[in-house]
Amino acid sequence: MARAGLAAERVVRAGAELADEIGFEQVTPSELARKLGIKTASLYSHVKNAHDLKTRIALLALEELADQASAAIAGRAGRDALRAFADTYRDYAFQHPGRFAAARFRLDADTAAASAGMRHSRMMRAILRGYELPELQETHAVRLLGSVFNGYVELEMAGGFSHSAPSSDQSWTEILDALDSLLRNWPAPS
Amino acid sequence: MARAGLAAERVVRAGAELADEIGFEQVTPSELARKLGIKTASLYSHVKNAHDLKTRIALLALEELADQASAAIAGRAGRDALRAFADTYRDYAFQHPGRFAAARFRLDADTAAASAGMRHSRMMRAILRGYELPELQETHAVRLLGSVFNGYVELEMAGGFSHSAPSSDQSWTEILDALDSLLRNWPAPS
DNA sequence: TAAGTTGCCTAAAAGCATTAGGCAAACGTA
DNA sequence: TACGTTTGCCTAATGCTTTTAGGCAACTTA
Repeated sequence: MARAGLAAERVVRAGAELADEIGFEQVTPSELARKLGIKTASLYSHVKNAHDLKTRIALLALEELADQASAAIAGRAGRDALRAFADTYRDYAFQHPGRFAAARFRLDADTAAASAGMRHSRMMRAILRGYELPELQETHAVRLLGSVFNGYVELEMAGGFSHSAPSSDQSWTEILDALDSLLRNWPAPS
Repeated sequence: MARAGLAAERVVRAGAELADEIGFEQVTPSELARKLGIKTASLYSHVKNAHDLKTRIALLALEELADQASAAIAGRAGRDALRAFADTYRDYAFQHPGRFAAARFRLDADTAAASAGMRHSRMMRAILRGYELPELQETHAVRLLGSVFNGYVELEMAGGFSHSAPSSDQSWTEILDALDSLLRNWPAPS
């Protein structure tokens, strides 16, 4: 018997590709069915509904991103690790804009808890270990880094930095240096 | 004659309220018509289509936010101004989640150029003047601040920081202090 | 080969966005 | 005060979309 779940995964993977082609927002059952050459109703044997489809694409993207980031920081520490991790995010966003948008899809609490999202924060903590911050500050720093990475890439992809000097690449490098410097000189708690 | 545009503005304002009630994504012509007690088709005399409706709500939110931020930083400088500006963003997001989401709606280049988005970056530059960064670094810093504010509030609203210590309020304060410290000790360009 | 599963199908209900054409009331003007 | 114009709504209709239900042929496994 062709195992259940296998086909569903192929469908989700096609959904991820579609997201990169037309944008995550535009991924709908009907559009995906069109891409797969089947009737829209047939999708519903693989996926519960439109929201479920998007959730599964999000989970796929989150995992892919975690895999790449994990590979990128292996064997690195401090500034190098920070840079490698951050670049992984940014590169992934440009290579797979639809998947990256999917990774930012708002999951309900349970799904999020079971997602690769946790791997992401664990990796950030691993990087921060090289900076020897007190534990409380480390959490603040994780939150700061997450905010910057997500925020920067989102603004950049929205075209916020495109028609003005200096180049976005330059700002990115400069900002990562600044963050590295900040992490080595984190101010005492107020 | 009842001036054209007046009614359209009332419609958009109702759309903004609706966004806060049910979420910006869920604001559609049919839903808004329901709220206004008119037929869906009637909306199309005030608004070109669904995308136009969302764009107008976005512009409204952007302006509102700029007004509040401008009032908040008046008479302040340095750390105080930074804090006031940042808090305005965060408070606005919590008081008007739908409008805030609208403010992040991706506008096409022309519309964005004519929007209050420019006021936002001008205000950030005004704040940064208090830190006396070289001009190039100032642009990098503007981009960093924009990334952090947007990124942090988005993650926070997505529930990213809710079920773990320390509290999000604490991280926010700590992160703003860290940014203030960073701006006063921005590393030399690499 | 028999039984069960899978992956697709058609059919149909309900809802949405959008266009077209119409009508009554409000308005500024002569 | 009567007139033409504008406004703000309406109904009707088209062609999408999501989702549920029921069916059928092919393939898998025992």
